[in-house]
Amino acid sequence: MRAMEPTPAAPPSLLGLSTYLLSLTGKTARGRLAARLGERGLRLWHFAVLAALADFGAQAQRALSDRLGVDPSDITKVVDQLEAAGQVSRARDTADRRRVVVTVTPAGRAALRGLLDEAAAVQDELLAPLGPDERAQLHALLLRVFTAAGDTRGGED
Amino acid sequence: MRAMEPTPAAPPSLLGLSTYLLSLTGKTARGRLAARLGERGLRLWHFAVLAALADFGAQAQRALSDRLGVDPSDITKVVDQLEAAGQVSRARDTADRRRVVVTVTPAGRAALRGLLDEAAAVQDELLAPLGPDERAQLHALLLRVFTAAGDTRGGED
DNA sequence: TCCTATAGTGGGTGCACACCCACTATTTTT
DNA sequence: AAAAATAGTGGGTGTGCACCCACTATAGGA
Repeated sequence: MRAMEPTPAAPPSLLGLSTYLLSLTGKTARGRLAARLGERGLRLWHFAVLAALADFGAQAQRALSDRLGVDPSDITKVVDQLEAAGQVSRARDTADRRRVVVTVTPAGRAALRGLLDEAAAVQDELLAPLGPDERAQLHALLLRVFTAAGDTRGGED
Repeated sequence: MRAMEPTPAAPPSLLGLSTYLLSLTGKTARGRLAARLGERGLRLWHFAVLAALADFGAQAQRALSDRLGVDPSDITKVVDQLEAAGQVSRARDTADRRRVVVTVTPAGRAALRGLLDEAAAVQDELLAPLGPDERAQLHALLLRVFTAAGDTRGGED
């Protein structure tokens, strides 16, 4: 993944589209973050799962799947790897033995901290041209857009 | 591509990362745009190529490839399809017969207008929660980030 | 003229991602 | 107790994307 730079000299008509800018800067962000995570053998979903566990506490895989909007079977795989890395542990829910409760281990928390640092670094790099309050502004705007996009049905069929 | 909604309820630690928001909203933007283009049998690169031709005039594929940062062989394929759709035409450069000069046809321009409309619609939908000046603000910020990201070497090896 | 570089083309590869289905274990409903 | 729903697992699929290589035609420099 060498030259994942956005585009050398994009056509003005496209630069006028926020959609386009969003799509490309998003891709860059994702790419850089993924590259960093990759160095640790992780992917974005691992990050998301660790964060979800840290934020919301131990929970069943189904809950993770719902929360993150990922297919249950994919959650299984992600948890498999996190478990293999010693960052989470699985335990049968004694109340409902169908459920598997996933918990972050201390190692997992440490890893998460590392990942958050990486993310911050990427962010620093990516948002370099912006001052502190501009970054805050951007963040606030993105947050609103993101939140709304979550429940606004876009390309419903 | 049914449920490409961002994430039902993302973990706060991630929502605090602009990188994450950028990555996800970007993905949403890209996804919705791609869905629309898909209805017309096109992809994002077709859009980009048409726009580049409209903005910068007829040019050799190599120029397109350089400008858009796409592999020359991929440009060939995109132009193949655009040509088949009657939206661009190829012609050997008489000065340098290695070159193939690509030109937008009137049909291509019309198609591009349609695509720009689609993009605007997506944007309207996605940026619904923002007012006009907030959108402008977001656009300006993104543009700066995007421009800088273009030549800032990110994950250089 | 010979050699090297460049433009375009065709074909193919590996990866990440989103999905989907079949199956087992367990719980809930009737 | 039987039937239906749910949680997790394993395996597999299709798509889009970025990338790379080999080859031909043409151009340009020594």
